[in-house]
Amino acid sequence: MIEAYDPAAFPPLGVTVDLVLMTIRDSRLAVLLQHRDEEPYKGKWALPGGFVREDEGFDAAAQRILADKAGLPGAWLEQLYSFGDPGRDPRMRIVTIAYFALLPVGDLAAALSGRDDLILAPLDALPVLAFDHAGIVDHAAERLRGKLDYAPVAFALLPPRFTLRALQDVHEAILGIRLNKPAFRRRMLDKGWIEGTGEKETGGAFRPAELFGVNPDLAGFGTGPS
Amino acid sequence: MIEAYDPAAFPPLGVTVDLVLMTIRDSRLAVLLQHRDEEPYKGKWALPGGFVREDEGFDAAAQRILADKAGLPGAWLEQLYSFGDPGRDPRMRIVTIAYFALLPVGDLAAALSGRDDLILAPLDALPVLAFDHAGIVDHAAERLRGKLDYAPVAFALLPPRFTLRALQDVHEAILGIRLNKPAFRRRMLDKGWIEGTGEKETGGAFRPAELFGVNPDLAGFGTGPS
DNA sequence: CCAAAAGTGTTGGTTTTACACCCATGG
DNA sequence: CCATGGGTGTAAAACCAACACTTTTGG
Repeated sequence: MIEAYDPAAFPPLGVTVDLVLMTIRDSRLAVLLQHRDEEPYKGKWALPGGFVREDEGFDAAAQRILADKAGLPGAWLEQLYSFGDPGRDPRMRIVTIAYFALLPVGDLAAALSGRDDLILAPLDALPVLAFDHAGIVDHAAERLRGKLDYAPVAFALLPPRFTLRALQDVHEAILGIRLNKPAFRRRMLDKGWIEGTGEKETGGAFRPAELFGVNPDLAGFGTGPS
Repeated sequence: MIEAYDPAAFPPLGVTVDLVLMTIRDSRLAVLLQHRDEEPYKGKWALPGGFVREDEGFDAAAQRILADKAGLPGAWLEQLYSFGDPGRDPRMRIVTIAYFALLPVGDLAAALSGRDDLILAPLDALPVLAFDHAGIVDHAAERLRGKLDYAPVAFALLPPRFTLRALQDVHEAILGIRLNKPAFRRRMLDKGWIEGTGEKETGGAFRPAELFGVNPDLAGFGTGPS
């Protein structure tokens, strides 16, 4: 039931967007963390985030924060979950809308160079995180695993052209298990998400693999789901 | 980036929880709606909801609002999505954390009798809804469909003992398609979610069906996921 | 003993998995 | 021409859907 609306009646309360920006580095899932220079949790690592501006929607805020840290190429970005327990920030009540972002590790390199307050930490060896951010990261990893085989999320972690081997590496890193090569190959091709460009990988030893790209008429890719 | 925390710097802003309480009546998905007696959207129908209290988490707020409308037996309750576009409420900025609840229609009957501000509207024949609530309902229906075959959500729409035919009716209502009886039966039994009690349906004509119940060691059932 | 719905066995087709093999390239 | 990883054919296995049949009850 919507009650009376007396602005003075509302206790001070902040709304932020926190970003779980994940990528794959060295075949392991990793998340972008930012060093905290102030209390509380000074010296700890936290998810990058920021307050939602007065005339800004959540999606726009998430995009702005993402653009702050990395350029914004074809990043996957989607709302994850909202956290608002009264004690989660010791100073005042802060509600955070967590977003979930995926980027190829190459696109993050530029952003990370020259910023020593940002690190990329593997999910299986996270430092102690500020606030309830460890739980938020768990949530994001779970969501990523769950969506992997019914939504085209893996491509957001790869450059525009990739080999099937690279795609399989991404899946294996996310799921934490080894997959069968021929079965994986056929499953991917049957989904219709990717198509072969005629081009071949270069520079490697041995037989060069074909480069694939995302099917251009894949609805919604590049901006997230729905 | 977490900035300075000056309470005065925060524009007035409300956080509410809105409930998409769904059930199945006459083999159709239906949602609980509440009549608005005040502007804005006076006379329209809206999702039941309310402000999150100062020292209350979102889950607790959702449970409280649910208890307000119906008793709270083994209802499924889970956070759905958050909406906070600047213009969604004409008076001031309201952020709403939408929750998704499931209840057997029988448990709703008591709550609905004697309250003429509450109705149960079929999803395929919704009235005009206040605010952005139509979009929230769509979101919830989509989520329900998506979870149906990998999470034990259907049981939250049935009484503790039910026949396989009733369970199939629930699935057919949610998916909007007819299902094959033997295949459905075996899929359900193989999942291990349900187990036969020795009891039989009573009162019906013809051969009585066996009554099934949810497997007691199904983690998390009754309070939602994870 | 008939009608109607519950419940089960069997079959046929599709999909998935695993293994084996061939192909292409650098050294 | 050998080592290595890319790519494909095939056969076994698992899965799923549909039909037909049997079972159980009320009238």
